[in-house]
Amino acid sequence: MSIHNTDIAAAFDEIADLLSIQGANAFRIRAYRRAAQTLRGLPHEIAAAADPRSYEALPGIGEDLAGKIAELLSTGRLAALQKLRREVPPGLRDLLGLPGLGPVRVRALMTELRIKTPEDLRRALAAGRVAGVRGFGPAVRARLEQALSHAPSAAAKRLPLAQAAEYAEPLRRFLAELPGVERVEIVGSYRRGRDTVGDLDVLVCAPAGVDPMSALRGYSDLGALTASGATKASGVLRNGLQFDLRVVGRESFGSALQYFTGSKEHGIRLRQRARARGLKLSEYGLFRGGRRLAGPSEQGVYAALGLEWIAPELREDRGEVQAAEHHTLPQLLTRADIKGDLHVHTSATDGRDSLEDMVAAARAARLSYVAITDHSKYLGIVRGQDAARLARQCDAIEALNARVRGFTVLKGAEVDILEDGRLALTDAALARLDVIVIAVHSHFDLPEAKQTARVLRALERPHVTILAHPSGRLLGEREPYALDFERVLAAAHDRPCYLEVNGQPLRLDLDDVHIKAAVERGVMLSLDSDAHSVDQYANLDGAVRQARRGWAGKSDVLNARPIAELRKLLRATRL
DNA sequence: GCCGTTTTCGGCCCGACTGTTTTCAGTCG
Repeated sequence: MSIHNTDIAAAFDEIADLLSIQGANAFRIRAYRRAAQTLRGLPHEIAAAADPRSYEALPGIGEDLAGKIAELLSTGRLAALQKLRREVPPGLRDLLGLPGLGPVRVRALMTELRIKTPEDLRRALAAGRVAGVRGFGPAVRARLEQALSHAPSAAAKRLPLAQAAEYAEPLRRFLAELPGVERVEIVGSYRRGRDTVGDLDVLVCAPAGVDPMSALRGYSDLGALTASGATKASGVLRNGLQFDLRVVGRESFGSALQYFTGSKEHGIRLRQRARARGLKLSEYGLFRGGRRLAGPSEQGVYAALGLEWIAPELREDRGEVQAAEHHTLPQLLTRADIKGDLHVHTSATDGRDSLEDMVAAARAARLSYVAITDHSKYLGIVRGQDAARLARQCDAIEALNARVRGFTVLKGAEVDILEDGRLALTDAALARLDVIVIAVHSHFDLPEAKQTARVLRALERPHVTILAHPSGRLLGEREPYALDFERVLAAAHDRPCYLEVNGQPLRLDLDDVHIKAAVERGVMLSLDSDAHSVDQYANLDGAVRQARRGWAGKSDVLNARPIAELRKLLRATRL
């Protein structure tokens, strides 16, 4: 059982929570959180690093935390965490998650009422015992009673970006049409293009005197306003999605855009930078004393700090600030760079639309080639094709290709990787194809060693182009399967073959961190829609967004090549 | 606990809103 970066990060976050309940020094607590953040963003598994001394080179990790990482990796446990767990009752950490409860109030509940779990708190509230505790006025108690009476988590769940967009865009339009409002941007993780969104952050540019807050009360999709001041409001939409809204003037719009786009860690990095130069950066602008040096435009803020403008997708404190300083930011991929799509289904298997319609739609999506990759026949896959049907589809594609001009249809298949690593079609059946996409669609719960061996074995087959949706995750529904990604990366690099960035809204697989690892390793990507109908080429937008978050440029992407170059690269994948 | 073109010690990002206070602490983002 290997220990991943996310496991170490979770341990550090737990230490931070427990320390905060104990009332430890706030900066010490922050150090643990910052280290956890660093670990989550690392493009490689720290367990694979040869020398534990190298941990200290990571931002926010010094001698002590490097030692704790080494301890966790070598022994599987952390003495400091185990000690804290003995000292702090386990339910208190759950209390921290309740609205209005931070470490101070949680501690007050414990010392004054011996409350150790959410259930203790619910009973104490019902019995009226909480009223006497300092910091628990009627409003705080009401919020807690409300939170404890509801089934937990349903509203707190992060929403896939595409779903969030269905609520964000109408809200944006509503606000933009209000009289006096000059600009509206959805910021936060939405603007950074994260795969999921926890809440909507909305920034409104309006001159003083314009009051979007009162108009907001009339928004048809509004559930409730939970806070509303002169420049800031918080609330929840009817579907349970939380939002925060801020109003600023034109002179501050750029700095506010920067500030509320985040990430939090990126923002802290910039404000530290400002401070080191004797400046102060806030949502209102960049100031030297009382004088505003920047604020109206986001570019201006970055420039005044000696930085190139940083694309929102990169703002995760994963080295982008340093790169912006040294002019080494990547030239990020754009949708216009994508020349074709190498993973597309038709009504021959589980797609909705015909071969002809899918090809026409690909042209309409300004692509110049598409690979038809219907499923292989295998347990659980709807109407998968056997070798004979695949051969007939190849004939149809060749006939179609002879008719179309300025566009290429490639012959392909999405072939199942069986439990033992064999493929669901024979090498002979695959030999005629241009593009062979292989994928895991079953036995997701194999132990890591077996799952890794299975994928590696499949990658040894002579005809393999792309490993599709390599982690197997489905956002909010299925966790990634256990896989030693470092070894898969190495195999893909040596073979070579391509790793997919699948653009389906619930897949977005690979994720940003693994994309960055692939890019740094020199493993190329294939950005695919996995379209099952003519309208799903739009999935490519999501794949591009995700690839940008992984620092990918045009040269890192197989299907950013024109058809002639593509064919050359495809041939090089055959063993 | 981390870190250094202010520093190996003494700092550590910044501001809004709320509720409970009587001038501000706690929470949140």
